[in-house]
Amino acid sequence: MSIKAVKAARCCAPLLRSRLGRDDAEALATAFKAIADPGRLRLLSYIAGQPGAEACVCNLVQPLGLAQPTVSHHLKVLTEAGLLARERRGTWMFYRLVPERVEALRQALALPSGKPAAKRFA
Amino acid sequence: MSIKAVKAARCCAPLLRSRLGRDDAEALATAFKAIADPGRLRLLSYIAGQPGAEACVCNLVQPLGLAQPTVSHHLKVLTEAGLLARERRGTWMFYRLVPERVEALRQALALPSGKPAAKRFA
DNA sequence: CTCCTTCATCGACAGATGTCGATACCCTTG
DNA sequence: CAAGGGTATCGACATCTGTCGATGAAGGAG
Repeated sequence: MSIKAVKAARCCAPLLRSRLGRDDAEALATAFKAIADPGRLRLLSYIAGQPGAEACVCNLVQPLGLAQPTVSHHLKVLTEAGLLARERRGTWMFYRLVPERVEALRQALALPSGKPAAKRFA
Repeated sequence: MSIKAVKAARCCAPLLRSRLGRDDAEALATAFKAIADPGRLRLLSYIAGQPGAEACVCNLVQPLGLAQPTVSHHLKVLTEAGLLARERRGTWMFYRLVPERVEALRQALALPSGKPAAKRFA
């Protein structure tokens, strides 16, 4: 018994600091699922490497080597995860990296002590 | 055409620094898939919170609220991903967090500039 | 050796996920 | 309005994944 149902809202509870509740775990898992795909990782990587950390869909389909609907699907998943932001620019659709979100996910993996080596004396 | 087939070996190529190749993306995705599950996140969280960052399986099944075979399965996935290390101790099996691996995954999400706001002058 | 406890593996199943062709939507251009 | 290019949605499919009951393997107690 424990009142762990304190809602977390955002995705990024401190994974390794406090015991993760069911809801927090669910939210965090959803966020990590978004980046747990080769195609989506390459999309993020490619977009991050562009000037302004943004790219047009038309410039993403070919390098990825996936069909256009598939790329569109992955972009949607990343956008819904808050990792990308959409913006229409005339005929084209641009996707921009949301660094804050990436950073938030990164922070979720921060270790308790901050040091790579676990201290053990207990 | 591009000679991107430079093998990456470990899991953690710099996602957001250079354009991710197919193999690197595959490896990174596999690593993130390992933590992209609520049950496994809670396992990591719980183990990290124990003294010495280790725990016996017998102490993990009940808090997780999953069947023992399911917990065993998740522990296997995490171990194969290098995030946990097994050690038999008499009758019991202990799983210990591997902080270096967690840190490596964390680093893969490091932003190019290090600052949350993407700098753009390219 | 036999029984019991602890954990891993196996087999099966439902549900989620990645993929793509076909098609619909939106915007610009003429 | 009509035509065309760029992108999202839909429908279908094969595959992967999480889950659990049943069973097997490993070790300690008697």
